[in-house]
Parts: sequence; C-alpha cells; structure tokens
Amino acid sequence: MRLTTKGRYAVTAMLDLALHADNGPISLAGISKRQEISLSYLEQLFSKLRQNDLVSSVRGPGGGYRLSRPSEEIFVAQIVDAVNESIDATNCGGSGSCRNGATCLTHHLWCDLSEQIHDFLSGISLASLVARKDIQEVSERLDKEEALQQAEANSMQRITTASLG
Amino acid sequence: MRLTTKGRYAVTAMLDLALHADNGPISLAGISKRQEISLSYLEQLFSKLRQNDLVSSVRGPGGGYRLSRPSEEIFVAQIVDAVNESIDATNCGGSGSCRNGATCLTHHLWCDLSEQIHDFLSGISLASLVARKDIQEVSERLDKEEALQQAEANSMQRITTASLG
DNA sequence: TATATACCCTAGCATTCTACTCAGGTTTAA
DNA sequence: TTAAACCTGAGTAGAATGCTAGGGTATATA
Repeated sequence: MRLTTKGRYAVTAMLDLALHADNGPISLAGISKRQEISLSYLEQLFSKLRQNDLVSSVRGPGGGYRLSRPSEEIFVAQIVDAVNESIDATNCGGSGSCRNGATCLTHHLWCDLSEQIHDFLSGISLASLVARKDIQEVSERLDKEEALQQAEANSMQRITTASLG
Repeated sequence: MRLTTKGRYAVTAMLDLALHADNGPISLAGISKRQEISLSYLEQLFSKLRQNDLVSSVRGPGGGYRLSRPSEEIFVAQIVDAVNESIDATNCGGSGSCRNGATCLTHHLWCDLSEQIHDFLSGISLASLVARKDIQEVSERLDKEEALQQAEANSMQRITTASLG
C-alpha cells in the first residue's frame, strides 16, 4: 500500500484544476504557487495524469491543463492510481503468491482492506470535494494569498522598470 | 500512511501466536519457519510488540512469546500501530499544518480516509481472524509443512549421529 | 555447574522509493 | 521573434525497508 505525498499532491493539484475549471486552461505555474508544490514535480505528476487520460493539455502561452471530463466523473482512487500505480495493500498484488509462491496467512485480510480503501476513494468525485464547504474556504484563502503575491510582484516590477527607464 | 511488509509481518506473526496459543510459549524460531520471516527481523518486530504490551516473553529453553491478553482484545490496528508508528493518511499527522503551517486543500479528505482505515482495522480482532475458515486452512497447511521439515531434519540428525558413533 | 535454548539489543548495510532539481527540449499565441 | 507554457530524461540527497551480524542475558535441564 502506498499513499504518500505523491498521491496527495496529485489529488490536490487535480482539485485545484476542478476549482478553477471556469478560467480556461490552468497553468502548472499557478498550481505551483497556490498549492506550494515544486513546478518540476508537478510536471512529472501531470505527465502520468495525462497518460491516464485524466487531464488534457494546451501548449503555448495561455495554455495549461484541463480536466479531460466533468469533475463528477473523476474519482480520487483514479488519481492516486495514476501516480502511485497501486493502492493495493497486499504484497503480492492480489495474486496470492505472498508466501514463497503460496498464500500467506494474512493474504485475505489485506485483500479485504484494499477493497475497503478502494471503495472509499472510488466513491469520492472531484465534484463532491469542490462542493465541500471546508474545501471552499481553504481554496478562497489560497486564491487570496496568490493575488496578494501577484500584486507585490507587479509593484516590484513597476519599481524596477521605473529605475531602469 | 504506511502499510508495508513490516506491518503485514507483524500481524502474521501475531496471528501465528493466536493460532498456537494452546501450546504454551511460542518461540520465534517456530514462527520464522512456519511464516518464512527472518528470525532477526522477527526479534526486532517483537521488541516493539512487547513495548506496546501486546505480547509477553518467557526466557530460557522452552520459552517464547505469548499474547499479553485474550485474542478477542487484540486488534489489527494496534499491531500495525505498534511497528509502523502510524496508520495516519495525512502528511501533517492530523495537525492540519500541511501547507506551510496552514491547512492544505485536501487535508480533510485524508483525515476522513485515515478514520475509515482505522475503523476498519480496529474492528478486526485476532480472534475473528482465527475463526475464519480460509485462515484456518492456510494455517493447517503451514503446520504440516513445518512438521515435514522437522521430520527431515530429525532423520538427517540420526544419520549424522550414526555415522559419527 | 555446564550447556543449550531462547530472548534481547545495537550496529550496519544494500536496495528501493520519495521528492525533488537541473538542463535541456518543443509548441504556439501574441 | 519572443516568451509562455508544456514536455522529457537524467541525476540526487535523504529516508525507509528488510534484512544480516554479532554480540549479550536469562533459565530449564542434564
């Protein structure tokens, strides 16, 4: 079973995409700033998300990423699967060859657990997350932070330009 | 979230203990043979299980380990916790300081998932595993294998002793 | 009292994975 | 033409896993 920052980052980034779906393609630079995830790392994650047909990309200026289908049809389990390869809790990948080719004593237990986690994460769509009040609140906070940083950057730019001119 | 061979080995070993509870203290050597887990590794795991008061030990010949309480009162979550330290799915240990001191976008989602997994594993006692037919079948197979190996070892011993005498 | 069985403890180590960085591309709107 | 964006592969520090090695210490039995 693997559920680490990798999978969490992927879900966070996809949720950011869903939250800003109305603003056209979303650049990784924007996600990077809002969610504080390294840009290069995001690029690697989105490479896998694209391979798994969860997002589509638009190249060139003004480009970015879009969800490849409505947020109602994208589930957390799919995202974690895409970057982590597996949310399987068994050691044998469910094959039952965990104790030297045969079934180990606790094989069935881990199968049950895997199913449990998978069912849970498969039942949660991006749309259902977007609808949550706690998530909306956090999202608004992050948007404001980003706007503030952008304003500061612009003001620095004006000063620099003025002193150069 | 961590759920790897370490936690699986620990649960397997504890289940082995529960299955052979009637035979007095169980030696790690026996568990090592039946479950094919390295003896030294088992010693490390049992050190943690003992610290967490899940097993008690008997030293000297004929010694070994015993469950520290009835198998009805020992749950899988406790075992995984003992060796893995945490089955928490969040990055912040549940504190909500996951995005630079503040709450990240998906914090609540991972909290929910952690609760889900914990509830599941907390509901499964060693006794309920012992009662499962699929586990009984695997256990019988492993006991037979061990008995067979023991018989072979004894016969080798006789040959060696005979040739020496 | 000697011996062997078993628990106990610490250190180290190869391998794997994570979470990046770096250094280059290529595409395309303006 | 420029620059914003996507795209790709290689490399890397640090942490964790799953061990091994080599010492103990306690105690039942001969």
